[in-house]
Amino acid sequence: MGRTPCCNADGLKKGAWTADEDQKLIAYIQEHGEGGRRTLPQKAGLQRCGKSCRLRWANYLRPDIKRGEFSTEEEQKIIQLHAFLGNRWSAIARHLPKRTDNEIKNYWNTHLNKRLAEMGIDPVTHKPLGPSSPTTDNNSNPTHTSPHSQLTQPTTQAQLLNKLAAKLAPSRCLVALKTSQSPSLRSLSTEAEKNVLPKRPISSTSARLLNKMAGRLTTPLHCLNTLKSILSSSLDYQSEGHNAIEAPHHDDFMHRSTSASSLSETGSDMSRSNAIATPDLSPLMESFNLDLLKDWNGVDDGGVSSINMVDTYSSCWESPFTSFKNKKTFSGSESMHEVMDALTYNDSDKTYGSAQYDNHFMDGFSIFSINGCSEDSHEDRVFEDATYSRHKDHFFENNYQLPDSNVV
DNA sequence: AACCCCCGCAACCGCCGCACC
DNA sequence: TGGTGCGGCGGTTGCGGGGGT
Repeated sequence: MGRTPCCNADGLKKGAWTADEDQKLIAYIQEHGEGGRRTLPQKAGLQRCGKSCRLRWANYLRPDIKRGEFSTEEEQKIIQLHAFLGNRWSAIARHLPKRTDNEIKNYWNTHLNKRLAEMGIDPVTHKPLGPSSPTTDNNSNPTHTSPHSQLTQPTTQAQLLNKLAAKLAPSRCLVALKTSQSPSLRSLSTEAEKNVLPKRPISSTSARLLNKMAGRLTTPLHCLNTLKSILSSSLDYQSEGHNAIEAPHHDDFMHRSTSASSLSETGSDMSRSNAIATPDLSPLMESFNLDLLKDWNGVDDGGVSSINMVDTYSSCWESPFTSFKNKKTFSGSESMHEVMDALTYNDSDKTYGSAQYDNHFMDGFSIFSINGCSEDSHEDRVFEDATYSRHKDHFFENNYQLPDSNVV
C-alpha cells in the first residue's frame, strides 16, 4: 500500500551541508538528473533524506541560481509583487529569474520588511502607516485581531470572493450569478465594456462581475451579507425546481436579493445596507466547501485573480485617487459608473478591460494596472495584466518607484 | 580578549494537495 | 477506492559571524 518511504528517519544527517556532501549531490544530479529524489540520497551516497537533498539543490546548488545582493530593480519588483501576492514566495520567485523563493523570503524578512516600515509603510498592507494602523494599534483597529475581523481587510474580502469565484466557476451557479446581475452591475458593464471590450467573450463577464462585487464590499457585515444574498438567490431558485442552467430572470433575482439594491449604491451608502434577512446558507457553504471564517487563502485561478479583486476594491473606495485616463481626482462619493468610465481607456493597439486597480502604497504613489483581454483569453480568466506605477501625473511603466525624500 | 547581543540566512518543520499503489 | 507518500510551499528555527561593550 502506498509508496515506499522516501527515507528512514534513523541515521540521517541534519544541519549544515558539508562541501563533500554538496559535491556528491552535484555530481549525482549532473549525471542522473533531478528525478528519483526518493532514492537519490542512497544512490548519491548521502546520509540525508530526499527532502533535504531537494531543498539543498533547489535553494543553493542549482547552477542557474543568482546569489548575492539584490538589485534595485529586483527590490522594486519584490515589493510590487508582494503588494499583490502577499507572502506567496514561490509565486513571487517565478517573476524573478534565478532567485529562489527561500532567498526572496529571507530578503523580505530581513531587509525589505524593515525598510518599508522605516519609510512609514505597512509591510503587510503596503499602505502608509497611520495612527490607526493595524501594526500600531491592534485594539483600535480590528483588522489584525482575529480571522473573523480580517473581513475588514479588502485583501481578505477579495480572497474570499476569489475562492467563491473558484468554487462557482465550474458550477451551474455561476451561470445564474452571471445572468442575475443587478441593474447597477449591468450598467457598469454597459457603456464602458461595450465600447472598450467589443471582442471580449461574454463568459468573461463573470470575472469582472465578481471583481465589481469585490469593489462594493465596504464592511465585514456587508461582505457576508452580500455573499449570502447572492448565494441564497441562486439556492432559492434552484430549490424551487428550476434548472440551474436556466438562469433566473433578472427581475426575479432583484426581487429575492435584498442586497442587490445595495449593489447599486455608492460606497458611502452601502455600509447602511446591512439589514438583510439571511436564510440558512450552511448547506450551500458546505457544498462549496467555503468556510467564511477560517479559509482565508486566496486562489489563483478558477475565475478571478486576486490582483483583480483586491485592487478593484481599492480603486473604487480608496479616495482620493486620480484616474490616469482623465486626470481626474475622485473623492470617493462618485457613482461607480463614473469611476469605472474614468478608469477605462483604449490605446491604438489594444483594447483593455475595465478591471483596474490603484493601490496606494504611500502618499502620492500608487500602483495602477489594467487587465486587458487578449486572443488567449478564455472563459473566466483575465490575461495580460499590465502594471504601472504613478506619482501624481507622472506615469511609470512597469516600474514601482520607491519613495524618497524628494518625492511627494 | 572575552562576552554578549543582534542579524542574516541556510535548513528544518509542518501542512496540504495530489499522485501512486 | 482509500491509505500513504511525495513534492511543494510558507513559517520558523538556530547556527555562525560581526559588531559593540
